[in-house]
Amino acid sequence: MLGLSAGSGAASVVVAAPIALVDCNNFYASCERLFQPALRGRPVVVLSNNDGCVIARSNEAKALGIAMGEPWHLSKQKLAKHGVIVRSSNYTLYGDLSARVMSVLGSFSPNLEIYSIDEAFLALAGFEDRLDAHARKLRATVLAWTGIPVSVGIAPTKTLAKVANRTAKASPDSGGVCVLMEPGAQAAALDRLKLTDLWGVAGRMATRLENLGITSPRALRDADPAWVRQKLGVVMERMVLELRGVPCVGLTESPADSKSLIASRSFGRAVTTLRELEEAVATHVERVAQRMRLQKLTAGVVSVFVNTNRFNPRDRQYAGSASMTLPVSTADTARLLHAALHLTRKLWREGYRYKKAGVMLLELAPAANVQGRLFVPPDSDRRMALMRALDRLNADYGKRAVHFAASGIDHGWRLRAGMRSPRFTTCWGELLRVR
DNA sequence: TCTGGGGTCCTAGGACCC
DNA sequence: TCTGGGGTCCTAGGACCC
Repeated sequence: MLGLSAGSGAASVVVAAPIALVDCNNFYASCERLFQPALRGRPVVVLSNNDGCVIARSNEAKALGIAMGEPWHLSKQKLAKHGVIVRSSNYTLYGDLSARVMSVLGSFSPNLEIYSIDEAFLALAGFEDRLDAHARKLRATVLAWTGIPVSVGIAPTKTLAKVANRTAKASPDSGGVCVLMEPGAQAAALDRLKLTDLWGVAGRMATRLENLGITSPRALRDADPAWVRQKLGVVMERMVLELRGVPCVGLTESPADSKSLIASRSFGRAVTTLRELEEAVATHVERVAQRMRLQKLTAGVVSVFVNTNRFNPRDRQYAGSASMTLPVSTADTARLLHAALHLTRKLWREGYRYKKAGVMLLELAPAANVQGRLFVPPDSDRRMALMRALDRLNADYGKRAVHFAASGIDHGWRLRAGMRSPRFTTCWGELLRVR
């Protein structure tokens, strides 16, 4: 733990190693421009799936007051009047360009965390004496090699690197680079932001903070971490420390396995029958199960959710979700489908106008199942047999969620057991008499 | 008529276990 | 027979991110 306790003087401050946040400017709009240079200098917006709402805007479009998430059908005429060029999204293209950008970034630091399709954190330990020059070179190289403009923010913590990046974007004469390694510069940058500009603070949390008398990022930084933890929880406590330059959120360089996968869609029109809802859920199961198999994972839990149209105040509102633990973690579409349809019927309420449905797979575990034979004496206690089996797997394969099937058919018993939770705190199973 | 989709982490409260 | 209290698990939902 790097030392900066509340109220300590500057002398005790240990400055953490610099972290850069590199963020592509207006990424989707920049991608569209790259392949259609005529779009340069003109306002461009990119729309979400089904052309529902605006999800990316060029600087020119932002200057026209077009908001993020603006529903297209409400602003169509305004966009046309200003000559805004509208594009449907093309995620294959964006994914490809993202990979090129990330590969260039990898040559500027061996320690890289790809945070999203258009952002990455880079550890810059060892570059302390030339952070600004390094960042400018990085920026110029990405632009030259990929055509995508990026902004670079550098600070001792991820949260402050986000602040620095935002500052770089907001200052026209920054050249797209902002270094905030000094507390004085950090305070000045914080004073130009609202609470909701911080990474991890949105409307609800901002309201709660204001109700507690914290009305600015600077005030949050200077609040007592213990008090913040008691009032708002551990996440906000970490935020206070991060704003003070104490790293609480590390760099995660290799992407972990997915913890959940979702397939969901809004309906083009309101759905009012169980039959239609089941059809939608079935197609979502197909898609999400396929993606899961591509990642060589199996699911231990299936969850289904349905929503009415939250934007229509005249509709009676209903949002429901339900989940089911599967007897054995599986990637088998038929079994997942069976569970998902059961859940759909459970959630179904007559008389609502459904607008969205989705399927979520949880408790994902590697598909390379551990299988083996297990001797189970016919008179053994079923629960103890399971526990012993789980303990043995725990010892053999480490703290990794696995499931297995083992048999002792010669002795007239067959054991099937599964487990979830990386800590092996629960298990289930069945012990069947085979003959 | 028409308002995205895919994620992560945390927590409240009840059930359950010993 | 004692029926408390701590710990854990589960479900559902909240909040946030890009």
